[in-house]
Amino acid sequence: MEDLNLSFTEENYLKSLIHLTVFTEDKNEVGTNELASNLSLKPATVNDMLKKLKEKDFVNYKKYGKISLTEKGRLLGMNVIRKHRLWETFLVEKLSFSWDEVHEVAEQLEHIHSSKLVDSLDALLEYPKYDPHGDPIPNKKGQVELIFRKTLDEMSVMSTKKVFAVKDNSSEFLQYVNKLNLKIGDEILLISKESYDDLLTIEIHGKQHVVSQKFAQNIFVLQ
Amino acid sequence: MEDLNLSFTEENYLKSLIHLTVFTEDKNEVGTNELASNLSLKPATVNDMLKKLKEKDFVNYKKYGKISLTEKGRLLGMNVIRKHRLWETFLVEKLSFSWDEVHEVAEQLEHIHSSKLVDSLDALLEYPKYDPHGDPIPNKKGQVELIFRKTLDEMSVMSTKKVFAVKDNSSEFLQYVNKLNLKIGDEILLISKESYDDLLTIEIHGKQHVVSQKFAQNIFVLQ
DNA sequence: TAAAAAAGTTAGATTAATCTAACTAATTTG
DNA sequence: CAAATTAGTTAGATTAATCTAACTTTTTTA
Repeated sequence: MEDLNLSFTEENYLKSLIHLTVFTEDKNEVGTNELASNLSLKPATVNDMLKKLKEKDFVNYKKYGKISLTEKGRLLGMNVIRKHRLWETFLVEKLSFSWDEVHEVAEQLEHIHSSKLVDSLDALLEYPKYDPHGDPIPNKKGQVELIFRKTLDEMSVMSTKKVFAVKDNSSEFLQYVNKLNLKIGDEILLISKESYDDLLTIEIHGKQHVVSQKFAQNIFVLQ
Repeated sequence: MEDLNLSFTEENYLKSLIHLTVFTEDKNEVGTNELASNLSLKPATVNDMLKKLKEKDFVNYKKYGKISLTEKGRLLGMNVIRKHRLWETFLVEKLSFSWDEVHEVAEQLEHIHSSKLVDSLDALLEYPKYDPHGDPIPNKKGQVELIFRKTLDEMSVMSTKKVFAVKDNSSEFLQYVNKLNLKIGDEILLISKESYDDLLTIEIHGKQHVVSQKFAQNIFVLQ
């Protein structure tokens, strides 16, 4: 029986790989540079680690080739994400944290090794399906509902999409959303994008508004 | 503003030092060897680390001298113990862990850095004063009720002490305690200790019993 | 109090995770 | 398709935390 308790570092690599492959549409593999930039590390560092991860059969990889997760790596990575999202839910539901406070702490808590703890947390929270950001929580088997969402600022000009969720939960942001009379399920038409200062002109309920990129990045729309 | 987020390792040194000095009667300092053995490390390793801890003003120490905590070190170490005991309480109270399951997980959770998390946990648990083992939980200022307890096997022969708490919470142990008709507050007289096989003869309510060292180590008596 | 034992220190090595700088391979483009 | 650019790799160094082996200082004891 090998020790399946990975290091924080290894777990972070697997988590990044899940985000870059499983949670990214039409992409099952990724390059060294992209992985490095996602982890805020240098490609050389990632290159070294990939050899170790390959040795442990967590990734498929060969020299100058693309990187993908093995079934084992996928399962372990998914479990880290499961823990992250359960902890975020716990922090919001039970300890009244707000959206912008949970991430940093969940980044730490996701590395606690105890399957009993995860299962009990899941039970305490009454088996939540989604975390406070609306992201689906993987089950014990590493299965997860795949939702590919765009943010408002990723929409193409003159297209219309339905608002699915909001990312930011700060009261300022929510008040702003309110002022625009915008609700989940409403349709947004992106009229134009100003490349100079990244301002966007949108239409909601037949009314035009100019919003910032920062705002647009916090509105999720259905694909 | 320096970064007050210590490494796991540093926090474990400070925690050990609290146990060996603050929580140990008539002892305010400790030697390299004893600290090393408490941490399951080699003296050479501890010697190196002491230089770093001294550099950061967490310990008072000079070559060939004894080690003690500075006020800063005491506060930081006490906070780790506060977190450990709050998490243990959480695991038992909210996630129905049993006594023998909490320690290992709390050893991990105690290193999560977030004062908001600790405070919220404290509130969720309704500001507990004692953890599931009956150990006092330090407050935010690092203040703690000092309780010096002996276990039954540390008593001297022919002395009588009051039972203060039990350590083990396994159902086997508790059933055994029940069978002896022993309750918190009862008096125990230690009649004899057999050095060959470490069996103890005790008297409870005028009735004699022979118990194992394992059992005796799980009964706390008042000093 | 001198020899022995215990306690503590130093030097040099190891491992995991990171970096920079220099290199090589693959891809894109004029 | 050759040159330029981008992507990926290697070598060598660094840091934190650990070790073993050899050494020194302090304490105990006969």
